[in-house]
Amino acid sequence: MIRKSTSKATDQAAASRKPNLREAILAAAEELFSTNGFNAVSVRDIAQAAGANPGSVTYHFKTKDGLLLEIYRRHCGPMNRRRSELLAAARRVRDLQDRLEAIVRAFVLPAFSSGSDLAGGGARFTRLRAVMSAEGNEVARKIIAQTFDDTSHAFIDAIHESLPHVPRTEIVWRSHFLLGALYYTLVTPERVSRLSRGSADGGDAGNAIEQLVRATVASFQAPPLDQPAPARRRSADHPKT
Amino acid sequence: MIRKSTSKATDQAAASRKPNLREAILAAAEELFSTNGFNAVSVRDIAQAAGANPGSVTYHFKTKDGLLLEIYRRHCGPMNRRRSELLAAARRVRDLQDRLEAIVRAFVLPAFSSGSDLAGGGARFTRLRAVMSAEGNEVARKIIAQTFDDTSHAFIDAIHESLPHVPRTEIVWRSHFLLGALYYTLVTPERVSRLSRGSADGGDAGNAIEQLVRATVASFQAPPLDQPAPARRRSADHPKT
DNA sequence: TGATATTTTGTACATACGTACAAATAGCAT
DNA sequence: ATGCTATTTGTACGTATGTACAAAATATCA
Repeated sequence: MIRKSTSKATDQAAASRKPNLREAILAAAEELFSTNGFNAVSVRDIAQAAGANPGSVTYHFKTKDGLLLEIYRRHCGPMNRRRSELLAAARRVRDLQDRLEAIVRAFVLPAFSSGSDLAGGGARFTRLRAVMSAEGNEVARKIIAQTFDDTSHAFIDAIHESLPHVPRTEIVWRSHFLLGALYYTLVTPERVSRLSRGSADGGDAGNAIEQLVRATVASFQAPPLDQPAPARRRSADHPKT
Repeated sequence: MIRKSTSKATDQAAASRKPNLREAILAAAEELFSTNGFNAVSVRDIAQAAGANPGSVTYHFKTKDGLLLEIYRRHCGPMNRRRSELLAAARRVRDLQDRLEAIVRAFVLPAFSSGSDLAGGGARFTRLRAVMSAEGNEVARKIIAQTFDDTSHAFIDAIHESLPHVPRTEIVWRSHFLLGALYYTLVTPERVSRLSRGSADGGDAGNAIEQLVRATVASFQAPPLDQPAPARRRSADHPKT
């Protein structure tokens, strides 16, 4: 059950009455799942928000899990494609520092807006992934593992190339932190205010991206923990305070 | 409903049969909420994991929300206290670079293990906060707002003092990213493997902390976006591809 | 001890859930 | 129009949910 505004749902439903119910259901589910989590949203909630009958959801997607799966199917392809394009372009940047920044941007940008794709749902879909990740959703975990792993490796490789002195392990850690920061930024609504619909970088999403890129590039450039001194010196550095 | 292992729940229940049911319920709820989200876990799940009767949950905490509230009440105090102590110590570090690192460590450490407090639940509680934040849980949002805001401001002030040339806004952004990275690290179980019970920094939690501190310190030290103009050359960089 | 308060159990109720399915409707070729 | 398929509706079923509440068990203390 959802406690939010009762009026918005009907408005939204009225806005796009019946041109394509299937799409409306997908959009509504995406929005509701990404702001409330999977289990907090009922099939009836989704149907109502889409101006549809609960039965329609079963008809189009068979089960609630099937609906979630279809949302992922819809977005993963385009987003990965966009990322690959941007990454390829970034790889061609000569200056190593500039290249690193371009790579990070190539990773971050599609997460905020997947370009020309589905109703500016880039940020919404990323928010969804963040929530599903936090909830440990199995359906999401599986599809992400088999869809994003290749792309992730490509990014890590590219970053590693532009930072050869940093061990791969640490690059993995820092990419992990980047993803966490990205997720949290999109999940916390009062910070990146709305970014609403339309694929544009409207709102202060642009600023959020720049802040994230700047901070992340610096974090990648941090000296590695295990100093690659002559032999592998492994001193226990700082006192634990 | 939860699909996980059926055996573990009963084992755990048998382990601490009846010495303090109330505590057992709290611990079970913490564990289940933090790995599955709030709505995915039923009162019956919690009761079973704690070896208790569903009615006991109602008796001790009145409602499911009440149970969540009590979990927060239990942890917020000690964790904030620990953070304040570590922050105070960090502020006394002379060297600005070292001080920044100490401050970041003071923020991160209690999130992984709140010292001598409740059954090493530091990481577990942080994971819980991460999940509740992702799910937009209202109960959690309220109590966090009125409990953590002061501490957060103190940290931002301290960081600002050791980085006077970085505008406060950017420090806020970067703290935000830190929190996101921290949350995501604790939410993703295959990375920081288990850290299980016991307040010790066992497992590779220690490594995770060091990685996070190193990356975060560097991100704080990144040049701000709005250049105050001194040395740093900042051309209007790359084409947007 | 027995009385009294606290805790735990067992059960029951109303509601909300996911999904199935037959009936009704709309879309569209012929 | 007619027939046929795809979609949408309405409804119903079994189950799981949060919580209430009386009864039983246990602890506390004169």
